[in-house]
Parts: sequence; C-alpha cells; structure tokens
Amino acid sequence: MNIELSERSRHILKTLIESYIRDGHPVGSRTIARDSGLDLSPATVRNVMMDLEEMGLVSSPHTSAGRIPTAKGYRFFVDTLLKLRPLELDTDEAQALKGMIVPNASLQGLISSVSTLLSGITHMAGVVTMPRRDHLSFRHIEFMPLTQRRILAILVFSESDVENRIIHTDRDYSIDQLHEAANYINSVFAGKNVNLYDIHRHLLEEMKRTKDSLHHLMQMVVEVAEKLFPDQDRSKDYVLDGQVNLMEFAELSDMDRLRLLFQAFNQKRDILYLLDQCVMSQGIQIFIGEESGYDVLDECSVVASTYGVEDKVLGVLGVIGPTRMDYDRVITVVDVTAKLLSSALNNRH
Amino acid sequence: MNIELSERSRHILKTLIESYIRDGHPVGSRTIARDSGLDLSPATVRNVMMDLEEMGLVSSPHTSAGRIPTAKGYRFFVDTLLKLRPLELDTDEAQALKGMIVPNASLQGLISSVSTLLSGITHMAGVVTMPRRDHLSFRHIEFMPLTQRRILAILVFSESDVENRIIHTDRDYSIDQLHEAANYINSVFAGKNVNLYDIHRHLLEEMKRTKDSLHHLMQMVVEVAEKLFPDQDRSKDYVLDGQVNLMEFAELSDMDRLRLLFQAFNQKRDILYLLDQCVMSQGIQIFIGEESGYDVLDECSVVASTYGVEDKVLGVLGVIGPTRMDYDRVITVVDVTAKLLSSALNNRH
DNA sequence: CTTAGCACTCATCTATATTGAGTGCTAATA
DNA sequence: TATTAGCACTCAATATAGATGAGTGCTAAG
Repeated sequence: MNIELSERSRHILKTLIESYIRDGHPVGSRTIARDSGLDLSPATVRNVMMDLEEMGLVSSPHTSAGRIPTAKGYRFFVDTLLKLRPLELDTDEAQALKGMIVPNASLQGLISSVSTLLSGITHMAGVVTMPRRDHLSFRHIEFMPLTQRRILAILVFSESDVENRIIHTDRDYSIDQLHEAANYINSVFAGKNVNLYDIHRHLLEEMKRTKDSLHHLMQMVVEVAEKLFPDQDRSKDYVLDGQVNLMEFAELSDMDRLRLLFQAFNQKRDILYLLDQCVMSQGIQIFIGEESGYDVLDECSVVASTYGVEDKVLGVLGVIGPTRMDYDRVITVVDVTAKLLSSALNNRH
Repeated sequence: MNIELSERSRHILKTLIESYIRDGHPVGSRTIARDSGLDLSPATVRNVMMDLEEMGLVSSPHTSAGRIPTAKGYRFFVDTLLKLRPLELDTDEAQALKGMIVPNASLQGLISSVSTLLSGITHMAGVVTMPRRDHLSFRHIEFMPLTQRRILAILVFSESDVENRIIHTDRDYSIDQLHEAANYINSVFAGKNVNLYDIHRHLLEEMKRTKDSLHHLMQMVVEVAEKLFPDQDRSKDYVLDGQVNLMEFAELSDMDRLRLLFQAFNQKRDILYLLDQCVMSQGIQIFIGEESGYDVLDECSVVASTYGVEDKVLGVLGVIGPTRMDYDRVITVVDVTAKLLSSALNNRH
C-alpha cells in the first residue's frame, strides 16, 4: 500500500509522532502549530490532521483529545520519515556499548550480558535468541560414563560454547570404547568448520558405505550419534532481560494485559516464532503493534536484528517495548549491538 | 513475646483469619458470629475483636470495615492455631507431586522443574536455590585446552550435576599435562564422597608437605586448582518461577510495589540473603510480611524449607506469595516438595 | 459476662455540575 | 484557492454532594 502525502503533511505527521513519543500525551493542533516551525495556524493543522486520520495514520482516543499515531502511522514514520544516519561503530556511544560486553565469557555469558545490555540501555526488554546449534562449528567432543547406560557428552564449539548433554543408550559402553568413539569423531571433524548437522549427515553416509557392519567402531559411533544429535535442541530458546522495565510504561499499565504479555514471555513459543521470522531476512526487522500478529503484542513494538559469524546467521537479538518508543534510538542501539555481538563471536572463532 | 488468649478468643481469631484467607475481604463481627459455630452475638464478637486489635493481632483498614489479620496475627495463627497434620508422603497429592518431578534430568533440569512445580501448584512464585557447590560430592574432573591459557574444566558431581568452568592460567599447559593433572585428581578423590572444599584443602596441605617443589605434577595441579575452586560460585544463585502469578493478587496490584518486588527478584541479592538464613536451621521456615526485614516483601510471606542429601543441607526451596496465603496448604506443599527433591537427589547419589 | 440497641464513621456508589483541551464547520480574508 | 479566525460542540477529567450500607464503639439492660 503506497501513501501519497504532501511535504507539509509529512512534516506535520513527523512533528506529531515525535511529540507523542517524547511526551506521551495525545497531540493537539495548537501544539503542532507551535512546534512544527511551519508558521501555520492551528486551524490549518487541524485540516491536515483530518486528512491524516482519514488515511488511518493517526487517530484520536476521543472527540476532544489530540491525535495519536496508529501502528500504520508509526510504520510510515519509520519507513519514510526516519532518516537513519549511516551506522558508525566508532562513535562514543558505540564504544561505550562495546565496553559493556564481557569479552571473555562463555557463550552463555556473552548472550545474557548482551541481553542485559540491550534492556539496560533502552529501558525496555532485551532479548537474544540462543545460537542455532546446527550452525555452530564443531570443535571437540568428549564422552564420560555416568551410570549404566547414561553417558555425559561434552560438546565444545569454536564460539567458546560448551554444552553438556546426557544421553541414554540401549547398551553398555566401556570407558575405552567411549574414548575411542570420541577420538574418532574428533580426529575426523575437529577444526574443520563443520556443524553438528554436517557430522550427523556424514556419519550416516559413512555407515551406509561400510554397512557390512564389519567396522565395529563406526557402528558404535553412529549409534551414539543417533542419540546425541537430533535431540534436545536448546537453540529453540532465548534469554530475556528487563521485563520489569515494561512495567514503567503508562500505556502498558493495564495489569491484565501486562500479565498476558509476561505469560507469553514465559511460554516463549509465540515470541520465538516471531523472532524466527527475522532469521530469514538479513538486517533490522521492525514489528509495530498489531503487525506482529500476536494479540499480546498489540501495544508493543519489536525491533530486531540478526547476528552471526561470517556469512552464517546464528540468531536474533532485539528490543521489545511499547509502540510508543524512540524508534530512531532503538534501531541504532539494536543495529550496533548486533554488529558488536557478531564481531565478538568472530574474534574467537 | 508470649501471648495469653482464652480458648474462645483463639477460636475467633482462627475463624477470622480463615475467612480472610478464603475471601480476601475484611471480616466483620456478624460474619464471625455466624461462621464460628460458637453461638455468640456479633456484639460479643466485637468485644473480643477489640481485644485482639489491642494486642496487635488484627487491625481495621478504616473505621467501618471489618478486621484483617496483621503480620503478628498470622504469626500467632501459624505458630499455635495451625495444627499441621503429620506429613504423609504417600497421600494422593504427594504422589501427584512426585510424578511431576522429572526424574532423570540434569541437576539444573531437576531444580528448575521443582521450581516450576512449586509455582504451578500454589499459583504463587516458586524458588529453589542452587545447591552449594562445596557440598556436592566430587566425582570426576576433566580439562580441555581452549586457547592459549584458557582451559575448560568440566566438573562432574555425584548428584548428576555437571559444570563447565573456563579458567585463565598464567602459563601454558600441554594436553598431556592437563590429562595427567586430571588423572591425579580423579584417582585421589573420585568416589570418595568429598566436596570441592575438601579437595582444595587437601591439595594445599599436600603442597606444603612436598614444598621442595620436587614434585612437578603436584605443583601444576595446585596451580590449576587455585584458579578453579574458589571462583565463580554459581551456587549463589536461585531459580525462580511464576512471578506472573503474583500479578493476579489484588493485594499486590499496586504496580509500583510490584515493580520493586520484581526488581528485587532480578537483583537476587536480598532474596538470596533471606533464603540463606534458612540454610542454618533445619525444617520449615516462614517469614510473614515485615518479618523478613525487606521492604519489598512487606506484603509478602515466604515459606521455605531446606533440601539436601543424607545429612548435608544443599539448598533451600520455597514459595513466595502475598501474606494472605493459605499457609496450611502451602506449608504442606513446600514440606513435601523438599522431601521429594531430597530423595530424588539421594537416589542418584 | 452477654447482648440488644443506637449513634456514628467512612468507603463506595451515584448523580450532577464545572472545567478545559481540542475538535469540526463556516464564513471571512489574502 | 488556500488559509485562518471564530464559534458551537464534544467529552474526559475533576470536583461536589447526597445516599447507601457495612461495620464499629459505647451504653444500659438482662
């Protein structure tokens, strides 16, 4: 849907939205006439605002309040009125952000520090999805018997991630057997920049080729790998921080709505699905109000971006706040943070 | 402070508190006269209630409302009016609880499932502290070099807990050296039912004895252990679930208070300190309203109990909710859950 | 010691008036 | 023709007052 607007109308809409984002009150014609710098009378502004309302860009909560932007209005604002300064990673603010990311931690630690960072700096909720496990590059594996038929598998990835998985096997393995299996996997795949999915596929092919089952070792490796790889994917998860911040916003002060939102955060399903959509498309993604398609997010906007290593997208990070947010600033912060996280991951790759 | 009360007064107080817990409205004399089963007139009940108010056990929100219990009132109720049926682990409910604890998971999974269980069943917030690391019994250690001077240490404990720690060393170690060190530690301590603290102490003594530094291996082991043990103790942490539930309570519906409470949950410090107090004393601990000493918990009560293995207390678990909670039920649930978690841990010990 | 009776208090509810910010429309103006 | 001043109108927010009713404290009688 394309919207034709005169230069003046666009300026008035911009003034209105900026004013509303700043103060949170519905904006009246007098205010705009004063602040726009256009030297127009309130009456003229009113006429323009009627047009804007007809187009669905603004609306009034009741007859004698000012106008507030609709989701569509914000969308238009973000798409065409916001001139984003080209991203600079060497500004003071970007450097400050960089300083706040703990560099040497585990992947877990890194992810959650970034989430805290996002929420802290925007005073809204920050969210970072766990990296897609099947895209991390494999580095080392180790098996350790726990009890009968319970084996602890320790997976190390290049991105300084370590994961423990407990698997249940159908028969017993000795320590030596497990060692042998680990050695085999390590020697073939370690440092080759392959991911778990690659390994899994590779092992299956290998087994097909040597299916005379002569190769005892291979058989065991495949058996264990079958248990190990497809299961319990923690990557369908995210780290959220700063829920409390959302309680400070007047527009979300309806306790019932807020409760539903928090419940959605806990259940994770819908939010994950939304964030997953971002993985597809590179760059910043913005969902304003109802655009997200989830009722609980009706009063919220989500600004998200992907992060990753080299060309691979590993996950999504973003900010969730009220539709009335400072998009300009939030977009910049999310963008910079995504770049910083990516480079932090790259450095240790 | 000892409180002397006639049988009748106590009965009236009990009726009042039970009615208030049930309905949430201030309780008037007529209601009590009707419900107590004592065949008294409202006027008489009023007289008694005045006494109770004088003693600080109840109070009225305003002149012409009924009475509500004070923290002191609840305390008296819990201490002397509540006859807790002796705990039975084989009731239907207890068995149902038992079924909801995922038996075969990691310690992490176990802890968080118990926390979810507590919150789900009480419709309040459930909390479980991480076990004290220095009380878990050591089972196995493994080192893995990550980069120069960064070593991944994998600690396995008997309670099916696995922990990864990344440590930074002052000089380089080869894979073989690390293997040797791990082998040494494992051969000396594994399966001996010792905890990290024991090991640390033991190693230091050992080093003193062989301080001629002849023993090259020992020196390295101690060096690494120094980095490994005292640090980054995740046990100063807890898992909380069901914060949202607290939003449903009318008495906590003041958004600002609630926000402060949630902030306290996030910062963890105060809550941890409170829970730590429980570690000292065996059995159920109850903090009612202001008793906790933390402002944010003024409107809340905490019912907690310790859990552990054999005679060792490993941590605390409990429920946080509004002062107006069904203590009878909550106490039972917490008690049973603590026993169940303990026995789940014992079984895999 | 218990209770009936009564005056009193006070939150809650309803109805009503007041205010003021902001609008839409119209007619005059540049 | 586009702009603007003027005006009647709308409606949320606020204040005011009266009515209601649940519940109390006190007193005097049983």
